[in-house]
Amino acid sequence: MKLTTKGRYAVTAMMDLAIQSSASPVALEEISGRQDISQSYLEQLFALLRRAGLVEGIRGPHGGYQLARDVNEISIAEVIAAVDENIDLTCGNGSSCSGDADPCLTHGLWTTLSEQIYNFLHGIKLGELIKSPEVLKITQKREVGRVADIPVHLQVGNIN
Amino acid sequence: MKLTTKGRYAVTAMMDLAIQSSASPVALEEISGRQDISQSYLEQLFALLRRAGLVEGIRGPHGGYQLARDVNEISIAEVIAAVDENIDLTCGNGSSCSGDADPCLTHGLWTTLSEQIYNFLHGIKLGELIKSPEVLKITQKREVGRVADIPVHLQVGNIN
DNA sequence: TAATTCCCGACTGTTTTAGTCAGGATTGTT
DNA sequence: AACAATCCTGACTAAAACAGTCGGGAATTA
Repeated sequence: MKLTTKGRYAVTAMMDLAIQSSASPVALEEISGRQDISQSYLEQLFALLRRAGLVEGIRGPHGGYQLARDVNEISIAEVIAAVDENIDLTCGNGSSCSGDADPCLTHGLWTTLSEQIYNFLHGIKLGELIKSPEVLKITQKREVGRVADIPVHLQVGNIN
Repeated sequence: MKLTTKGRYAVTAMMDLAIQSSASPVALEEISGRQDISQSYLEQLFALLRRAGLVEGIRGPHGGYQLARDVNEISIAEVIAAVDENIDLTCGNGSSCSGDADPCLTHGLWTTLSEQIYNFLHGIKLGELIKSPEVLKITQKREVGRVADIPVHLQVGNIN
């Protein structure tokens, strides 16, 4: 599972959708404005999200996008997987490591880590994230000081 | 955090070093042959690893590289950090999210995930990994926790 | 019919990845 | 001292991914 800004954009956009998802669809232009993401880029991302069955597009005036499922049935892992389509972690990039006969030294490590990250992200649904006080507030209300222990470049995405 | 083949190469090479680390240094040519990684590319990676203080280079015939510390004092997180030095500082790529006033929607999510992954990888040392297959069981027990499961006092980061 | 919106494919500039290459600098062996 | 092994450095490259841009459709509502 890859964790890039692309996936972050996707998650951010989906959260925006989830927040606005009262009844009427949300146009990309709105999301673009609110989240400061290029509209054309959003179109690319939503093409992927739609193909993954996570959103539905509605054309015409007052059209836009809607979540295809309930906010509590869409996990962050799914969103990221939809746009970061590179799933295979071929360890030896073409070498002998196919996990069968002669797994490379770190094979187990990466598969395990992958699972861990997936589980973590799969356990978080859009619905939880948008009603933060519980989820986000926890992550925001913390003791100061220990973040410095984590090298900046190890931090997923950006933190500031 | 970027989990790319680059970091995997680095970890694989370090594991090879750790396994061979009896007394004499290990030449890159050997690692290149055993792990099927281009020697020139290895030289680049080891330049970074050396600057990070993880290995020591010994020149001349029968030279090579040695771990700079005990195998049980080098974590996977450090190895990856040494080569994947990339920092992506802009949460909203130039937008308002600086973590201060108006953190973007997913700010807390990425911060927390970062910590989880870091903790996971920092908890695994080279010494453990080379002692497979016990390691796999161990690493599987080490779970990346869910947001809600993290004790508040352990949660760090910046706050809006 | 016209405006709005999704939809789609092709194109571009930059960065990263994964190397190659050419040449040092240092050191052990003969 | 000569030589070979090895690290060390910097510059270069091809391919891919990232982050868009652009132009033109197709569907739908007013």
